[in-house]
Amino acid sequence: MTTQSFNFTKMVCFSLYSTSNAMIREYRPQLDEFKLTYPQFLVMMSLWNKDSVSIKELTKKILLDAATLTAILKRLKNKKYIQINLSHLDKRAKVIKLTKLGKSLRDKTSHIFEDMECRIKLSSNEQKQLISVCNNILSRLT
Amino acid sequence: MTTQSFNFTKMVCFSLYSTSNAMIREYRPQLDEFKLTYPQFLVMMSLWNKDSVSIKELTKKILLDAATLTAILKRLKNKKYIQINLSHLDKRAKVIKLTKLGKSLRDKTSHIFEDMECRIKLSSNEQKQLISVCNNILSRLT
DNA sequence: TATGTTTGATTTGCGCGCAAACTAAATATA
DNA sequence: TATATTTAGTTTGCGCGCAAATCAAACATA
Repeated sequence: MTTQSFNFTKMVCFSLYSTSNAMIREYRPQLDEFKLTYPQFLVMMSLWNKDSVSIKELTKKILLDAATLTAILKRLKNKKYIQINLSHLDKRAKVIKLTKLGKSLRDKTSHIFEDMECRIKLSSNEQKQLISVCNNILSRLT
Repeated sequence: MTTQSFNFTKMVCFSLYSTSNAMIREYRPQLDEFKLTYPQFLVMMSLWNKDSVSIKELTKKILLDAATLTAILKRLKNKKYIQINLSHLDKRAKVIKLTKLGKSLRDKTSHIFEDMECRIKLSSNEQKQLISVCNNILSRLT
């Protein structure tokens, strides 16, 4: 019985973990200019797509839990990028709405996304493969 | 000029981020039994591979910075899984060493890794693709 | 209509990740 | 040998991620 050794470079989870960390690290300086973190940027992108949504809706899109989002949204509100109002239809729910300032960030930050895709230099085939395998994993874990 | 919409399911970084989060979430209940978190588990695996290493060496293997590792190592020490000693050759450096208890976890946790690979049900081709693309990204960001 | 259950969101507590500033030891240079 | 620079690691501070406990509104059921 041989003592098997752990090869980090061949582990799916470690690959995902370290690559995700590295990409978010890479985004940081660019997002700093707009006082955004990567998770905050995800929320903003989601709202640029569809405004006036509940926290519940956001959890489904960004795949983070409500506790995490509550905190992120509070910071976006402090920066005047969003408003957080009570829903009239369901008084338990909140309605998250972009401010004018929040909307204005859309165009200003649009280059960041392209810069990053450019910097990691993936072929369109590699992109598709990676995203497809990730979606396979996600679908089996939820 | 059309207002382009953001498709989260087609973004490399978001795929990596949410899939990594999901996998670490999935590991949690199994690792809880051994009072380990995923990053702590990575440190243990690294030490099972090669014991008595410096923090600097660990940062290179696990791709986390020294500040993060300092904190993780302190917790592993509190659990009596490792010892942290001063290096004799270089008094700035520390030597991280497994305890008997730490070594004993290796066999006890060996099923966790296989369980997970099994649960995400990737073909060996998918695994290779994902790891290869991740390595491509990592090599371009460092 | 009263009671029990579910649901949307918040709070608390803990463990990361990492930038920035710092300390002390080692190394390089004058 | 004195001084400057680099290097290994720590501390501080902030923003996640998430489990667990909590709260109030909504819904279901008797």
